[in-house]
Amino acid sequence: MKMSEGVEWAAHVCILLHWLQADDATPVPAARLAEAYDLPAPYLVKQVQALTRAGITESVSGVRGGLRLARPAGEITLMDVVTAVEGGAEAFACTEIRKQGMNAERPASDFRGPCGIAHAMRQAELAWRRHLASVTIAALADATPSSVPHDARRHFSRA
Amino acid sequence: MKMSEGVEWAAHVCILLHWLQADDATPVPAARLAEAYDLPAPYLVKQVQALTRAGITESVSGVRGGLRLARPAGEITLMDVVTAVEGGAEAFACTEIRKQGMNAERPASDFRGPCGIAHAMRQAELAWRRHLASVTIAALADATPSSVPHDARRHFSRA
DNA sequence: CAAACCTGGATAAGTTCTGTCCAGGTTACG
DNA sequence: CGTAACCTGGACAGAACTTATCCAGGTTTG
Ligand code: SF4
Ligand code: SF4
Repeated sequence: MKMSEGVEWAAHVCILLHWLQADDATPVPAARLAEAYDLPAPYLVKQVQALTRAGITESVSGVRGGLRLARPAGEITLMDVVTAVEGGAEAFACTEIRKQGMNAERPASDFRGPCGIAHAMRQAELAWRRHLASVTIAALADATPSSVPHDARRHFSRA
Repeated sequence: MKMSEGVEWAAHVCILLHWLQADDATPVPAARLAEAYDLPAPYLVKQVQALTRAGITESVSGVRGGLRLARPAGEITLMDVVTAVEGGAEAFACTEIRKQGMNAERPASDFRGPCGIAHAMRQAELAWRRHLASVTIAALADATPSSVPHDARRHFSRA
């Protein structure tokens, strides 16, 4: 029950891209993003590749290329970022142990449909997902004191 | 974002104990529980030890000892079982990367309080926990076709 | 064509999960 | 009392996943 560290990185990257794109939408090289948060560049690249594959970011090849958000930050949710980085698999993976051991000879018809455990786990996870889906990158960015994004823009312009 | 397999085992063990204790409350040896679901006995023991430490089950030492539920199944929730087995740590572990890199020289006062990301993650996880806390072992047991618990009792009595 | 940038795959190190084992301790029962 | 059934905790492999690095392409600018 541990979320990968890449989620935090990816979320920050999205927010940062949103700030930097206030005016124009020139792409930002992944190496610069890594440097901005002092992260291992090659690994961060792997994570943003996942974002790109998920359609959250767009990549531009070639000189002066880089990354930019593929859609407005208001249409990107934390849920999108989490699923992009972590994969969409459910946290609770049922292995159907009820069919083993003492119940091995029981007819399959006794086990049609998911049992209560699996169902409850799925519902709980849905509640979690719904909550994450209600938070957009734009909302997170707006909740930050304005000096931070301002300095971020300055940091990226001089260089 | 993956839940340990032990959670499924532990949940089944709790339900099974509840069924077997319909009348009396004689403890059940862990080895028998493992056999009932065809699980590796030594490892299952590890998981139920976690249940015992969390006060969900009680263990009885000595000959004819074993495990029993420490309180009525209606007062044991899925949340209890999950935290017992998985530990109470939060899924999203913030590493405060916002303080690194370009913001390294920013005064600590700019970062007081958790940021939006950490807050949203915490809220989502709370929603998940609340949902799990609303499901009791008794409710799960009741939702199973009655032939299954009946056979379970038979399976454990002859032997 | 060179330099800056991305992509994907291979690979290694580190950590967690899964599973086993053993040396104690406790109780029932003959 | 001694043995057998049962639990506990810790130590220890092996598998699996996470984290991190590297390299051989491909694309675009100038
Ligand atoms: S009873 Fe439920 S949790 Fe258990 S194995 Fe079957 S589906 Fe999975
Ligand atoms: S900004 Fe939020 S998510 Fe990022 S490091 Fe700080 S507290 Fe963690």
